[in-house]
Amino acid sequence: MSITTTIQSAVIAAIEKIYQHSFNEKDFQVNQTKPEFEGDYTVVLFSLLKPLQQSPNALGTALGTWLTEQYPAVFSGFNIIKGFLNFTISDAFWYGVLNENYQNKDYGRKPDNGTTIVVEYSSPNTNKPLHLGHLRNNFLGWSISEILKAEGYRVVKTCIANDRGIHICKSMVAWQKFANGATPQSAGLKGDHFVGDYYVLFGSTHKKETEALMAEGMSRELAEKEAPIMKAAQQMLVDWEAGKPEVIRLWKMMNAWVYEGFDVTYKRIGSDFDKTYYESDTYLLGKQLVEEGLQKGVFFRKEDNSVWVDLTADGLDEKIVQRKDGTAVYITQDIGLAVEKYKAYHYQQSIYVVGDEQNYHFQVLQLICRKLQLPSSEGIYHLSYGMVELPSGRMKTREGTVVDADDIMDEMTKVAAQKTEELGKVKDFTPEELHRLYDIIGLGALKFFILRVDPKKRMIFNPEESIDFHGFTASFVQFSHARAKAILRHQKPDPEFPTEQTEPLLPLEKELLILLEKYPAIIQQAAAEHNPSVIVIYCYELAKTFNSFVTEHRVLQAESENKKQLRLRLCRFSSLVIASGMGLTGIAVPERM
RNA sequence: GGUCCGGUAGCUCAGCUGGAUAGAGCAUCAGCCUUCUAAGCUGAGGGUCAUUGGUUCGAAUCCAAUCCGGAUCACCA
Repeated sequence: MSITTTIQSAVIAAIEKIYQHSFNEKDFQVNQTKPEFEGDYTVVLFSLLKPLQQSPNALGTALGTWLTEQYPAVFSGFNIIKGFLNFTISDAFWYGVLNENYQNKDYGRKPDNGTTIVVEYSSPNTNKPLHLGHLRNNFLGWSISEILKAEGYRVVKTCIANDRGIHICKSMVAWQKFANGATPQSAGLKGDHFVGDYYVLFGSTHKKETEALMAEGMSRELAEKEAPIMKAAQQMLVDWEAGKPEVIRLWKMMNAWVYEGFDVTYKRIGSDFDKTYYESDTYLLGKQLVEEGLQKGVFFRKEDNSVWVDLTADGLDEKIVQRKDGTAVYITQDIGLAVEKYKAYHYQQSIYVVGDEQNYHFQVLQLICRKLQLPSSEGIYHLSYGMVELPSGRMKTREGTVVDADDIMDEMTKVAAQKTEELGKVKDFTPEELHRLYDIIGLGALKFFILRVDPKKRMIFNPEESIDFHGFTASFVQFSHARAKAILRHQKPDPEFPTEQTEPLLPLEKELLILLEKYPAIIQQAAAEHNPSVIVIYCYELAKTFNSFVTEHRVLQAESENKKQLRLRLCRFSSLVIASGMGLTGIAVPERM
């Protein structure tokens, strides 16, 4: 039980006993005491005064006295300032937290709770390489999965590859037209970049053709549709759906190139999936659901044979679920896939890590599933995240301002290498060890920079700031870990050393313990809010406090053997929690840097 | 126009299930390396929490309106 819940239940019990009045934990607040006041945790009394007909001082004194008498092992003192009842938590309690957990690698993790959560993330288009926006998606999806696992859930990481459709045909047509049989190997390019180049080439060719037609007097709208290369792409889509062998062959070949490229990137960023769905397999799912919806009267057919759902009563619009030619639209596929996933995993929750431009889509998706009374519907949760922008504004393909994922990672590791060499602390590392270290630092910096921001907010990615290794960064946290390990390399804590301690904790020692004690609650909060930034911010605070602690107090040359053992354990415990927390965000921590 | 999201220090962000004098980092300035890693530590300056009104003992936090920014309202995915 955490200290906060301990205090809550103790207060509830005390009031029950003294005033015969029952409250629950939501009726009053327990906060950490502000540094300018004496005490560690504070019970805010205001909300209790009226129901109990008590003055702040009377209630505070009664509670303070009762708790310190009943739980002397936890509460060692109290004071009342206005309506704030400040408790000092006994050193024995903090020693207990330390001694019970300082070697526990699973500290903060909950046991299996038997419920399954499906997380869908990444979900790339197979026509171009990943960019900065995809990185936010991947980091978030992976991290929230790990956080939920730590909280005791069984997590299934899934990915849907958007591997078919007009956008795929565009790069195929361009390759056919311009490549002369070139391959990633012959061009010396990573497969996804190679294919992406043809997607871009399609765009520029299409633009030229459109302008030529407009010069002949055609309207832009019509010219865009009539441009020969666009017509070729449309035809290729028809041929693909008809299963025309040479088109399928081309499609398979080009997708394979892209996957080869993706594999490299995924491996580097650490994304992994328990199950990958392919749109080419799933795009027909949901067709029978349209029938079902019609029978249930949830959907209706218009004169042109298209099928719709009326969501105006729910404050939304009418939404098409099947085209007049009988083909499925995006939303219908998603309904089908939701059913498919439910059949496979019987999830309690199904999280979709998708950008906030699709908020409306997911609102519609859940509403339709609910109307169809699908068991999958209630668990649908859209983990919506904001767009990643540059200081100059939105990334635009046309203006070439898209930050490529591979490029930015190369840049980060390069700068990490430069900085590391400048500092010259790891001159004895082998080339392999150095390479590994640069990756840890460079990628860590990138992940930290992106995950530190609340997912639902859109964020500005400033390449110069992201590459900084000072302050609120991964390097700072990693450095603190390496520092703890440096001390522990000299001497490890002695597990046999008696745990009964008499020396009072110094402020920084206690501050560290208060933070460390909070870690399980932090994981719980991050999981409940679907928000990895909670973990990131916590790790930073912990690292910061640890750095102050280490600067202020000698560990190996401590005042006494008691203090030395205490501090060695604090080093061990802190390094463990830092590694654990950073691990939940996919950021590795080095032994040395 | 409808719906949704955001607006906190020069910049990037915390704090938002109401609580004490609103916090970090960057940038600026001043100190600290014969002592366990200075990718560090200590300190200073910097705020009309978009605006106005309301609820409350108490509002950055809740409610309403307004202003500003963004997303979305496709037989695209």
